[in-house]
Amino acid sequence: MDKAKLKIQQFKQREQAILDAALELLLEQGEDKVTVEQIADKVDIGKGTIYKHFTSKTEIYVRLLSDYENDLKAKLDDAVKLAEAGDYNAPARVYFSHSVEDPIKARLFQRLEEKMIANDEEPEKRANLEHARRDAFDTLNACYAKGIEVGRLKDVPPYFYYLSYWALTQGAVELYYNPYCRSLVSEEQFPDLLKFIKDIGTHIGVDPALSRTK
Amino acid sequence: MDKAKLKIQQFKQREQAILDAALELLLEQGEDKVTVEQIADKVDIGKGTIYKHFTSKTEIYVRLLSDYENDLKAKLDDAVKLAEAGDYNAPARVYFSHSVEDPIKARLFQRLEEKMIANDEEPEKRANLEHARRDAFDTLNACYAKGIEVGRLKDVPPYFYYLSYWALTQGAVELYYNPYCRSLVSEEQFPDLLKFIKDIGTHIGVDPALSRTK
Amino acid sequence: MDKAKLKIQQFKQREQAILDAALELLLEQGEDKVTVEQIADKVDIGKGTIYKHFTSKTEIYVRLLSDYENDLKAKLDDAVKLAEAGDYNAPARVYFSHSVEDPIKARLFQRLEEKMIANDEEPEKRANLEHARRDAFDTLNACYAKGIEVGRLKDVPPYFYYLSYWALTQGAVELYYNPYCRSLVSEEQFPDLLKFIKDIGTHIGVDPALSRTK
Amino acid sequence: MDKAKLKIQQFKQREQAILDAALELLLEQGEDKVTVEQIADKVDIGKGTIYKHFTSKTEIYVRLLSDYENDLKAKLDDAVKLAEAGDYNAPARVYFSHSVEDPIKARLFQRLEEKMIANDEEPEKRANLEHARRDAFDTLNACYAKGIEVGRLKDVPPYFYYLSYWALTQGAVELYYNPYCRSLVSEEQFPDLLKFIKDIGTHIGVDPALSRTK
DNA sequence: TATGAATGAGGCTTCATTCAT
DNA sequence: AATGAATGAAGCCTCATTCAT
Repeated sequence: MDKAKLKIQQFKQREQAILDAALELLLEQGEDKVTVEQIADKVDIGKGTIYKHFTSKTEIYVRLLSDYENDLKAKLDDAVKLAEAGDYNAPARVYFSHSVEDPIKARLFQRLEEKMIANDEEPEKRANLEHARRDAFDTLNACYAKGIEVGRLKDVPPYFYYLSYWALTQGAVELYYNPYCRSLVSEEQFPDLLKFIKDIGTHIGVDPALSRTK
Repeated sequence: MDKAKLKIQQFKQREQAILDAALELLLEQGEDKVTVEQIADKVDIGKGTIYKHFTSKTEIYVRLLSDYENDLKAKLDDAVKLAEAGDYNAPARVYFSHSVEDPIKARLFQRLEEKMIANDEEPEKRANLEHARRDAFDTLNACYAKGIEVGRLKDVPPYFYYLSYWALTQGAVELYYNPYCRSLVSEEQFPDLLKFIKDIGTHIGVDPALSRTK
Repeated sequence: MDKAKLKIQQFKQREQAILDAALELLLEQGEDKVTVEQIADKVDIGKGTIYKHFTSKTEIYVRLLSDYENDLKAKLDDAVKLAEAGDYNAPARVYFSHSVEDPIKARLFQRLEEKMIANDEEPEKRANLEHARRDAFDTLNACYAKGIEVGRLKDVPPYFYYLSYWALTQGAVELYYNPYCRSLVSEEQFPDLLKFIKDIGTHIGVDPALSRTK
Repeated sequence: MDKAKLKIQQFKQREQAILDAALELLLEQGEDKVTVEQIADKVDIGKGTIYKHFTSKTEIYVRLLSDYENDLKAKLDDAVKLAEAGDYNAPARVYFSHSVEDPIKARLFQRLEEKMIANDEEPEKRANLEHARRDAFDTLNACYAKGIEVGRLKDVPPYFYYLSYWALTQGAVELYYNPYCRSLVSEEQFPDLLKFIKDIGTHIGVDPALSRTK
């Protein structure tokens, strides 16, 4: 009985090992260069074994994305509680941090997904992603709707906020990778820059006139 | 004799045709999908001919990038003259126009260069780019430094401003191309969203307290 | 002690279950598409267990074929007794029933055997088949020889008749499975077509002139 | 100019060489065992070269089938002329001969197509086949319709004849390959058997009562 | 110089069989 | 005995680059 459980656990661990190896290689080498064989070699298993855990290379990537999104969702759920406790900006802050604190990863995932969509790979499995994201979307929407309701935010469709935020976040990530931009900012100064940008994000749409009323 | 000249000219034109075709295909299909054969077909020449002009597919891309940067450099040189003639904002304007007016191209080149760096391809040629960039940097910095000096902008390193702006712009482009985000916004509403984002950009770092003083 | 017997019985039952599952899958999906894993899943046992019963996937198929032929041989042996008791047509009837009543199975086994021959797999076991066949041959031949003798059938080698019949039957089966042919005939009309074909079979070699004399 | 023509001719010859090699290997080894590498090796070219001529292995097979069908169509067209000259059975005879004179090939193609359909490979390219076959179908239909009109044939849908014929032909082909059947007939006697079957085919549906009226 | 057929390394995936538990 | 995870050979296909004409 115990043996069976142990085996299942080992299997799951190996699955995670594959995901970890894949992610590490992707971060090291970029989205194009990673091969199934490399992943297998890194985990020190045979190529075929990969296909006991995942139906395709793409599925590995989808799974990576999924985990990333679920992670975000968990963080957002926490932030929602803070928002309910009065810190209205918490969800926005969390959302931004999620992407910006590890921009390499954020960008990697953005591109992986873009490529998957372009090639129309595994559309059903991507559906899960949409779901997790829709959740996050709803959560943020609710926050911003409330902000508008209390008159703290300008009255535009709530997702304008969310999408602007998304844009700013993506942009910050691209910034991190743009060779030119990076040549301008030293490693030590970069956090300050991000803080500056984050500040922009958290004040998106905050109507100075209205907020002063408070 | 004249025939020889004509031939040389045709050769150069063909080279440009290859570059044009490559760029067009890259913009249409993304960085990964373009093959040498496609380029040759588009120019209506043989695949082998491409290798009379360029030593490798990569070299075509390097050249594309180079031309793009040289174009910027030329524009900036012009702008510098205007600046000397009193239009201090000209360089900043030019720089933004360059990347913002055709953000899709900007995004493409960013990715191409990133890939070149990742593969450490043609490092000597990339060195040229740095120089032109440093030029632009200095000029733009001067503009924002003045804004800070007059108290219109918060006192952070001047390049924080234009990097933030760059980030927001890039982000809007990513937004435009992200199928998920696009599914949230109808075609008619998109201009409103862009206007909203543009507004954010316009107010980056503008200190409300200070600006009201004016 | 009893436990041991029970186990042995279970083992045999499982073996039969494997054979049944394999046959069912073969009939469903064709000879190429069935994998060992599918068979194991269908029986609800592990893949490895299959290899406790059979040394290879091929051996399963050999065994299937063997059982099929042994079944025929048993039926023919019964029929021979009936023939000895006066029902001279019994062997022919039985033989036709065997392949004609389940032509899909007949087709499958024909292909399996063909493949075995092509790969020269298990030649010893195939030797058994020949013997059973020769038996049937002799018996059927006798039936038709009598038909010729009485002048009801044209004077050709007797086996011409039953081979022609076999061909027509097989052909009808192929017809049923050929998507193109099926696209020409509606489901309702198909029985009429089969009747038409059956009619052809019924009159094979029947000499109109001679039969009218009767 | 001549050089160009020569090259084109060589290219076509190589294409034919690939088709020939593929067919030969298919006949030698059966539909399952042939690999692209084998074909390439036989023609003594690289694997990749195959893909300059055909987009996929399946396309080679489709092409083989196509050529086979076109060959049949040509023969049928000739036969139609004979039919118009009074030999009403010529098309049927020709159709039968086509399959039966080289039953190995006939069966190979039947199976290749069956497999292609089962796997839904290259459906567009298969469409051509349907076309050629529809032609043959129409031709035969017309013949049989005339036979019915003149009262020589029973009044059933004309394609009953065509399909019965097809069934008989297929059956004869299967006969040729059935190990059991083949063990009954010596190589020398086989042509007689085929003639016997062919005779069945040419008299399908001929109403003895009606034909005697003539 | 221009060509484009030929190449072959390299990538993804399948599946019969093995073997440690 | 039963399991099923692991294996790796083998298959198909792509495409940057070469080279003979």
